[in-house]
Amino acid sequence: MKRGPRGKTRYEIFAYVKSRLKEGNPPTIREVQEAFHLKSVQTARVHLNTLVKENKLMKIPGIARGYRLTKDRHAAQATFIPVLGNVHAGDLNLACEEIECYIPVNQQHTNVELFALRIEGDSMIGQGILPGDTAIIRKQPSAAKGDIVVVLVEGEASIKTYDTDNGKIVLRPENPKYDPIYPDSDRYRILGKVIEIRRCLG
Amino acid sequence: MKRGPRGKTRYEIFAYVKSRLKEGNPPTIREVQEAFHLKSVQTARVHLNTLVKENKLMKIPGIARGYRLTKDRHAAQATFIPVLGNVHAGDLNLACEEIECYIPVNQQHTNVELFALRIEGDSMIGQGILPGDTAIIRKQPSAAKGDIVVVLVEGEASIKTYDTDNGKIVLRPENPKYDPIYPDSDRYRILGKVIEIRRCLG
DNA sequence: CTTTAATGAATACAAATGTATGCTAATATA
DNA sequence: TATATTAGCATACATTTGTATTCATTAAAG
Repeated sequence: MKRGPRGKTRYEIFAYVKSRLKEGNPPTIREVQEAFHLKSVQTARVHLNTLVKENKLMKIPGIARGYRLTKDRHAAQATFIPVLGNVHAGDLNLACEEIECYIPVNQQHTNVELFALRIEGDSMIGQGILPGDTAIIRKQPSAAKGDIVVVLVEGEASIKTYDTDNGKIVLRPENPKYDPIYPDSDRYRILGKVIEIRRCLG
Repeated sequence: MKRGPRGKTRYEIFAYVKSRLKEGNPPTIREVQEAFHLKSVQTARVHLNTLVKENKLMKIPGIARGYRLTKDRHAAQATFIPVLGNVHAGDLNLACEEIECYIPVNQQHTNVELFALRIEGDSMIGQGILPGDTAIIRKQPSAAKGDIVVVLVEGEASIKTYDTDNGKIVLRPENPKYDPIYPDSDRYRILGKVIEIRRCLG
């Protein structure tokens, strides 16, 4: 291969490896070699090892396809959670038909089950939650005073602020147009807590 | 290895491979073998190939570490974008020191540059944008009527609704407490457009 | 222009890894 | 209990892939 200015090929190789790693498909040295039409494996290998020295890549020696991004470039892992178009009353099992799409969340909460719902109506507008917003919900059967929760009352799922008034449960909409609900303790069920709101604009 | 009930080991192997693939680290057959204390490579290989037959995995034959998740399990790719704590006036170069953290976004917009800002103040409360929210911004030098934009006026970056009034630019806060700005055309610069708002609760 | 260090190549070898065949024994089912 | 199917093992071999050595050439720097 014709020789380019110093570092240029290596820079391009880095971009190539990075994209390969992002798609979960770590390349072999020879694949890098072929991708850049280098006539020798060693050329590719020297470039990759230089990238390791520059701390742009790291390497697990000996094993096949052992080049990785440096730890601090990883940032974090993302998980995809399903956005449910509508909540069927009763059970909240994530049947595939109800899944609108998937959105990425930061994977700190490893073992908790998350899902998302599309907000309908303006009942929470006082908390800046608008119709069309996406609410990310952590499944849990209980809540603390002040939490915004997804709650099932009379077979109907909705989003309310969970509050208590003299030991009695209050489910409070955040809109003066609507009245708070004082459900009997066996007439409601908390499905989860809203931990994040997302809104896409234009 | 002692034999378990049918399919159990395979189910566990699938989970193992899945997690390996998620972290971008595809396993070899022998690594699967060792992870499950199987005494023969072939045992692991048969399990993996069965998972392929069951359409839970796919395989690139011949190459090392060639097992992948089936396409439809991929869902989508996520990219991480930086959240900037504060915008330095003038240039919006993402110096590392200003980066608070990274958040995941759906990677549809491959070639556009995204970043995120923490919202300060209540000037956009009328649009349900509260202090502490995270705004995701697409870098762009212009905007359309009605877009919510990050704009630099007098060396100060802020978020406003972009509007026009008889051909003159209006930068409108969404809060009656604040007045709209009518900047001279050479006294402001659009840094980007807000394409998403996120708010973390509790 | 001269020197130096980086780039690229040719080749060989060793280790990692995928593949194949034949066998034993446990599980599930009738 | 008898039988078919599945799980697991042992071993051998082929291919892929990482590693090492040596040399030629050119871009960059003084």
